[in-house]
Amino acid sequence: MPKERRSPGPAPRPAPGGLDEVDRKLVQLLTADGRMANNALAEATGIAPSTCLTRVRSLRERGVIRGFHADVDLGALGQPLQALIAIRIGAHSRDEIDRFRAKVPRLPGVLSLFHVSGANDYLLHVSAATPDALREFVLDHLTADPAVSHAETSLIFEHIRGS
Amino acid sequence: MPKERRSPGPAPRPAPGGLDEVDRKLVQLLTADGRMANNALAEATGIAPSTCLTRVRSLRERGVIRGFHADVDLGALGQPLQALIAIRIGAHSRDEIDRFRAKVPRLPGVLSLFHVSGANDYLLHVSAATPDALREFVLDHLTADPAVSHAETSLIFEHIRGS
DNA sequence: GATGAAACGGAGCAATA
DNA sequence: TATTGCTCCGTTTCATC
Repeated sequence: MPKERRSPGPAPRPAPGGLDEVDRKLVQLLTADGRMANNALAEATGIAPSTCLTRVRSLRERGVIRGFHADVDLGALGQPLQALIAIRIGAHSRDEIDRFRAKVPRLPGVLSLFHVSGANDYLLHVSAATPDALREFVLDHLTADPAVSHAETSLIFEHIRGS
Repeated sequence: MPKERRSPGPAPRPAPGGLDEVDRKLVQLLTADGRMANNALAEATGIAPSTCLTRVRSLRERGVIRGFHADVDLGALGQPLQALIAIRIGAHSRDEIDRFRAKVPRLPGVLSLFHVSGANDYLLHVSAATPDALREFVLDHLTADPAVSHAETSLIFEHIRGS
């Protein structure tokens, strides 16, 4: 059977970021299932396995794909609580802010740190084993930090991933 | 060589969630690198490859590991902008709220939807191609939604993953 | 760049201890 | 569980187009 043909029409898309249709499909497939076998990837995108290997490697080398990670149920790991903590930084030296920025992502339970515009400076996504552990985390690592002027904790009732 | 021994002391941890030390190490390794080969996993945890296979499969079946996903640079995909949108729900029927909750995660560019405690009801993490696209997203899908009473957008300057 | 064939290595299974 | 042995499939390289 001949290769599947693009229906006649406008030129093959300008390709944002230098990615063609196949690249984007590979990215989409690997986002949905990061362990999909190279074989299956090749078939799903209509290219040869060897070509597929080259493509995926190129995507990683170019930094389009940064890595692959297991999606873990934190509750099963004994961390059933999650919270988002809005943080305001007091007027301080750049060094102090940098220190804060470097320290926080390594704290236990930290899932993500967002530097945001608006009334708050940072939004911190954390997990914790118990309400007490969460409270301790905030007091020990945030309230006590000289760079932090205000920290407001919101519990996460539910976290739904996008498409 | 004899198996590595735990140093004398308290009993082998109670294992939160029914996971032993090996399970937790497997989870940790697969969180760091979701494509790690079964061979390497076995060696890193000090168990036999066949056992390792069983362990990992069990972790997936028990839902401890939910899946594997590629971590993608959205900028390279033509979506260089990210935002967090704080959403307040007006007093409405449960049905309407459920409809909102079901609709939002499927909207284009949506990365995560958090249902949170506090002044805001939801926090929406989205990506967009341009400021205009973001503005349109908010107007079309959030402001225009009858369930939404207020939406406040904060641009994300930087997003750092935790440990 | 993309491809097919061939060499290589890992995955997965079963029998056993 | 660990071990062994075996098959099968996927991965990877390379010459070629």
